[in-house]
Amino acid sequence: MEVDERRRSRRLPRAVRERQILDAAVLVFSRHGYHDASMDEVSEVAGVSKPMIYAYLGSKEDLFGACIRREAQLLFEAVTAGVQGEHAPDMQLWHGLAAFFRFVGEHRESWRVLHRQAASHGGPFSDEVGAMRDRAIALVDGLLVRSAKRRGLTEQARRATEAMAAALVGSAESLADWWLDHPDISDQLLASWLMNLAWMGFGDLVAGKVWTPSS
Amino acid sequence: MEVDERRRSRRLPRAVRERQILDAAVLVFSRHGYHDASMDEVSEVAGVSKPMIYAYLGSKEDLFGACIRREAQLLFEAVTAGVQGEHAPDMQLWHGLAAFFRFVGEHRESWRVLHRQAASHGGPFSDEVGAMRDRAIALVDGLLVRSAKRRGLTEQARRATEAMAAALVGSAESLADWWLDHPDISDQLLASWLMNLAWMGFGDLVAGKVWTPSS
Amino acid sequence: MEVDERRRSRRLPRAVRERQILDAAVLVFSRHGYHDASMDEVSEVAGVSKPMIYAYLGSKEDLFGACIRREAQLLFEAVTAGVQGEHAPDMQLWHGLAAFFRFVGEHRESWRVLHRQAASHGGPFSDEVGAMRDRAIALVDGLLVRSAKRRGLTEQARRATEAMAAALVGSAESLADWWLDHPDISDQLLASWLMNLAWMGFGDLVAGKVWTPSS
Amino acid sequence: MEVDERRRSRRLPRAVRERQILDAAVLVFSRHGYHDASMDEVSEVAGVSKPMIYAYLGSKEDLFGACIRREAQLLFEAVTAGVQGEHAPDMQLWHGLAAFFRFVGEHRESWRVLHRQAASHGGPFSDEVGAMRDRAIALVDGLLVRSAKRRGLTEQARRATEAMAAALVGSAESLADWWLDHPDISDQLLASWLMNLAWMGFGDLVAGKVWTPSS
DNA sequence: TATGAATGAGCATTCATTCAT
DNA sequence: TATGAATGAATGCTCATTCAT
Repeated sequence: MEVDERRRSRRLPRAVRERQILDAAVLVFSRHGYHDASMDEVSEVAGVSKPMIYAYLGSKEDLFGACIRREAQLLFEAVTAGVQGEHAPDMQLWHGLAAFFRFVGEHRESWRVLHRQAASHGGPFSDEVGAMRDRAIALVDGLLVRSAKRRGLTEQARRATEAMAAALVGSAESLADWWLDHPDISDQLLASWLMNLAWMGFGDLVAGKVWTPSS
Repeated sequence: MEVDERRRSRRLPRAVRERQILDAAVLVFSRHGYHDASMDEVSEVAGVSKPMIYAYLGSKEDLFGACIRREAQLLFEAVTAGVQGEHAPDMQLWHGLAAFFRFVGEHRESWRVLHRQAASHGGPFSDEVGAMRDRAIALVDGLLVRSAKRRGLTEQARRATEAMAAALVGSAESLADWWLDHPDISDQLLASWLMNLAWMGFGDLVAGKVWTPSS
Repeated sequence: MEVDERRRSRRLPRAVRERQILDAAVLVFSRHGYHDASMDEVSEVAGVSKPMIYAYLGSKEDLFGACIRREAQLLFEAVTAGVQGEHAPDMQLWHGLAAFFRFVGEHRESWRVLHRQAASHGGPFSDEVGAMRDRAIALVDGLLVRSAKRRGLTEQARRATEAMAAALVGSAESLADWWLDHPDISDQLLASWLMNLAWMGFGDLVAGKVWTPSS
Repeated sequence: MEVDERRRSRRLPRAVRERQILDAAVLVFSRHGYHDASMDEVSEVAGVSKPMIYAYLGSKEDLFGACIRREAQLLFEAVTAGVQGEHAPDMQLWHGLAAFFRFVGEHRESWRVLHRQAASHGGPFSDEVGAMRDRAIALVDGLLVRSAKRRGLTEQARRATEAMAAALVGSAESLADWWLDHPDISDQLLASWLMNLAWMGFGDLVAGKVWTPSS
């Protein structure tokens, strides 16, 4: 009983409580979305009274922002950790995509909060998610440019790289969403499919093998 | 007084009223999102009292669903009209993409409601949007299969077509979103970029030019 | 029963509801003070649901402001009605004071809200009450100046009139407060006492019969 | 570490802590009023944790009462010290008024708490402030009676003295309030104005020079 | 048909107050 | 003695929804 008391003990240090609260909030926001989530449910799930939430993490909006930031940070770290290294650009992109799908597979709630909820909520949240997205696009863009330089960059390719990067990031997001409803596929396979779609197509573009309406 | 009554548009036939209401609702939902949109504002913008809205179109959720359905129908018609004809699969996809971007460019509000708001709202709405998405994916999938059959379908390609279609649809959506922030690009150019990314990459896949991690 | 239904009937025109609400609010604010008064109690006393209060009269602060303004207006009208006429200044002041005490005697709650609650509430309310007070002071000041001119105005009197007016208004207010705890005195008597204190003293001052510490 | 402990003022004797707390409370109550003052701010300003406040001075209401009592005591002592002595009644009143205005001028916060906040708060506080007020009125009343006896007391004067005293006290309070907005006047001048208004008027009343409506 | 009038029910937020250490 | 941690209880306010006319 002593141990039990300790386990479920009140009077925990602030940092611990903050993590409990954030964990609960991510769960609740991912379940109901920002608006339909109630602070009451967050407090209940966290096992912490509402005043503590307000004392430690501020308003509902602040709390949501803190969730977004924490999860976005985790995702970005996972992806950059995958990209890191001395590999060729294609391998880097491959590792990044694989890391991305692995993260989504392992943190469903995080992904739901980040992608589905934050996107629909105007203002500071879209901004923060948008900023993360821009970092991702910049990362991919850098890889594409490096790769293209190796292969020689055509004029058409140069103009398109950023949009290509945006499309690639977007398709990865969408594929992740699609995956939530088709869970019987491995993350590795998803990543390789996307690589083929994107990398080979981009490679053709760079190589001058361009598709045009008239062709 | 008769004239006055006419001026203030009373006693209109039901169909007209319904259109007024739906138009207003699309506008309001696209401006504030589902939750922050108030029935009061819809009724004000529509110039119709709230009880009429409830009488004609049901609850707020029903109303939102009706918006989604109407706009989705319009979009889908636009795209299929583009695809129609005796063209080769690639030209059909091209026309479909062009039609899609043209529609988004010309109906910003519709697109916002469809993509941004509906995605974040669980339950029946995701379902309806998801159904439309599935129709789009099926359409693209059909084109890919036809094209692949022409070129001879590898095992890898066969397994991948649906996911490829999903990724392509998703990247089109994302590119459309991206476009909202980069409006100085023509819809035609967007469509051709995406064709290159998707079609050429898919073509390589079909042709057996496969990217693999070890390569 | 028809009649009963009519009496307590819902669906009353807006103006009537607004008066009901204001009446209830004055009562509740005078009972508990601004902060301890709850909108729930106002709505209960008024026999009107809270949303109506907010729809018709705005926030709690707005509602309080509306009370203040209405009661202040009533009081000021009563006093100026008393002052009106072609009487000599002293008679005018007398009538004003008598009207003031009569009003306070007949509208206890109004007076409590005006004097006790509003004074302690910073910002716009003190301002509004303060403005009414300034109007009252100006009114008295005018009477004092007219009277002094008739009797010849000494230098000391000239410098003091405004402060005298302020002191007189203040002592009337305080006497009214004191009266709330000593209700067995007629308003007429109160007014005449104050006349003697103020008018005769001021008259002496004007006449040069000055009290000084050294005398 | 011992020194550090001393620096942060821990382990002080109870009396010192209580004074710290009361000083802070007077400041905070005068700044925000009773309701808008938070115990958190009091504890912060006092540099003492909230549980100490509750241990030493009880609830918020108790704390407020303690403030009122202490400040009222100070004010009353200042005034009685002014009145003390073998002077004639008028000089005593004069000294009392001068002492009153001096106190208000030198202890703005105390005055605000006493007059503005306490007045608006029903129950025990009005009672305590009222008690102090009654002591002041009794003091003044005594002076008036002594003075009147010297000059021969008319029937009208006898009945009026207490109300006169109340009015005088009230006008002093109101003039003090008015002074807060007109600070460029000396306390001495205020006192002398009030003496003239009150004393001379009262003197006339005593002397039988009565103002009546018909005169 | 059409609407002004009305409300039930819920939610974010705050604060005086008290344990457990 | 002294406090960081924790909460019960209340309150202002909003909004989808529905009568009575």
